Amino acid sequence: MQERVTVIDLARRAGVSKSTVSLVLQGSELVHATTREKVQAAIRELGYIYNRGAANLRQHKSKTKIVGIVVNDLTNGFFAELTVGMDATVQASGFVQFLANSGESVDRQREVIASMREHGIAGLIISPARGTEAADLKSIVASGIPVVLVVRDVVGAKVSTLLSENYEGTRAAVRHLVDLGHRQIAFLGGFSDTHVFTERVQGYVDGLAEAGLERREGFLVNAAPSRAGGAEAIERLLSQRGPAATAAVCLNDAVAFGVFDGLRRRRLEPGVDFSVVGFDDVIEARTAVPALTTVSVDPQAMGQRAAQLVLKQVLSGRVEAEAIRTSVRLVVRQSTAALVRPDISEVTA
Amino acid sequence: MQERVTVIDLARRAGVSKSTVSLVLQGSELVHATTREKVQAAIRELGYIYNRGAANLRQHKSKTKIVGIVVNDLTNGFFAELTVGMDATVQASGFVQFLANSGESVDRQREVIASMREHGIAGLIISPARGTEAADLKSIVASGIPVVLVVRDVVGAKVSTLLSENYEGTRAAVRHLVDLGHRQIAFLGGFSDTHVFTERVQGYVDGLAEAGLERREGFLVNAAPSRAGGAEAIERLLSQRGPAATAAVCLNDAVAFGVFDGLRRRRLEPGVDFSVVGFDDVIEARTAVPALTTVSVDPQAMGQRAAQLVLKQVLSGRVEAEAIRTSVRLVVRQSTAALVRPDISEVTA
DNA sequence: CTGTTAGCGCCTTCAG
DNA sequence: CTGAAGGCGCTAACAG
Repeated sequence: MQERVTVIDLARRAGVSKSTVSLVLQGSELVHATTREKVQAAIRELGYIYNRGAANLRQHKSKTKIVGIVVNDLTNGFFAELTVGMDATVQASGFVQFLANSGESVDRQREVIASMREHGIAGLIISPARGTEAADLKSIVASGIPVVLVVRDVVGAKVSTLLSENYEGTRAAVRHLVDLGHRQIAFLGGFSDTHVFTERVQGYVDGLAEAGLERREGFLVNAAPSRAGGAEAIERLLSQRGPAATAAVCLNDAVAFGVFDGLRRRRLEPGVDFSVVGFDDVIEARTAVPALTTVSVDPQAMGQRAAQLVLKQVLSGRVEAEAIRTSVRLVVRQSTAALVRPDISEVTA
Repeated sequence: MQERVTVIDLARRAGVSKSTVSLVLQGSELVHATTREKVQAAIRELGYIYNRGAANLRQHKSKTKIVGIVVNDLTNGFFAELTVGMDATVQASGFVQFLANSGESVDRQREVIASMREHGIAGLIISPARGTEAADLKSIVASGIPVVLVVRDVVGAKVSTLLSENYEGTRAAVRHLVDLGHRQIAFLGGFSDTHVFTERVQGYVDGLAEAGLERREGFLVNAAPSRAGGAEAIERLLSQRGPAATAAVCLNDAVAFGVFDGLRRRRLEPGVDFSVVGFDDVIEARTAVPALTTVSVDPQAMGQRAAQLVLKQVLSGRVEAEAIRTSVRLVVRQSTAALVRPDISEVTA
């Protein structure tokens, strides 16, 4: 347990003054090379560790080199990858990160943010827990600390946001299904009260139009954006009279899983008898469901972009007062469902 | 962008002195309830944020409430879970954590540790990158900061270590194979120069003895603890004369994957024709290999224990000078291979 | 180019 | 129970 080595020890050892040492520490060119070398030797010999806390206290524009990262569920592979992407960028910029897992608890989230602020963060990236409100972010935003929201939005929060490209994603999904030979494509799940729903449905509508397909009213089925909602939606869809749908784009993967449940109840094999594409929001156990084609983002890339976004604001000292919608590249992860049975309409009779 | 509010602002607002405010901040009972309430009102009204950096600078026994966590590969689900376990414990103790992903790079690892020390960590938990040496940890250990090694050991490092229970694990593996009906069980991979190997082989030997099985010399095959080594080992094993092995315990999962490669080359179906149990060290793509039974630890539980270990040392101010071997509970994750063909010996002819 | 002086925001005596 | 003074390790101005 050695005593703390300070600039004074360094100064004494090198035979110079504190300020000279300080200049060396900051890599100033104002110090003679010989002197600098002496100081650096002292640093090595004494095992000196720079104390950023103290430095920071003194510096007038005291921006720390710490960013806070709060993630809603780190056990989820998606968010783990997201974190890795952030980590790489943060590290490369000479910053370190506080990381906390909120586990979908807004209480824990509030606590960790408070704690991080006490420790002094220069910026915050947060993938908010379900139920997070703009009010939860108000204080930190008011303090002038740049905040970036990833993956999930918080309505009314005046901060930068990094979300997936909803419109393009659904369009790509529709195109994918059309390429597989589908002509009767439904859109399942969600209600028109959310921004996400609106964007995705618009992509669906335009995707159909581009493929020269007619849009059928009954093919847009509103339902809760949950597994239960998905089961309900597919049930309603397949009970309709008229031409039967052979494929569906789901609002998200939770809905898609529900659709699978419903299909199986009807003795249909998902991915074979009926193609499903889900937006990758909930991102649970994807790998366990190979029949589900998902519209997803590259989590590491997304993490990197999020980190770049905060760091840019931190370094420039300008926080973006207005909300920014930054889109990310979408990738269709799987393409099963190439085996759709042409006679599927019989089954739905 | 509001100005920083300090204890002085608080004092002015509440009409008391700085020191009174300070006492309130520390939850001291020496302050009259009325006064305390006034101060707390000021805190709320002014949006005061406690500055731990400053507090820490002043406090003589300046232990921060920050622990550093360095993980070798966060994209690996195992380590993500491990991190979550640490996070939970760290958070619950009112600490925050710096997290860094070394990505198996000792250089990055060194950099992030240095960075964390500058920022002031009270303790460090590290799952070291491959190639980490005791020398890499020497400086931080000398400084009196508690260091805990998880998952992987670093030879010669005089720090607390949290590794899996090698002996018990192999014994359990052998028992598992015996329960499946195997009588000819081999041990593949590794050389007797490592502690891990010795422990695991001992478990194998004792496991056989407990089952009343004879130990055959040829069934202990030394080979590099790698995928290539595994392939080589199974090749050598199956080329032997005498009773053929029907199952094997592998030094680790890398070896097990190599064994799979070798089996497939011989047109054997792993998990059906030949049972394999691997120790879960490398932990790559486990989920993609359902035929592999692994001896694994519960990553979250391990993370929690690791965090408890550092925190105990941090809070007590006593770093454990001697290396501690703390074992963890082992779980057999899968039990495939119940279908071992009785006629497997023919195949090896 | 180097040394001196004065704090950053907070906590600790030590008197009142 | 409260106020005044000093200093943690560092950097910002100044002088030299």
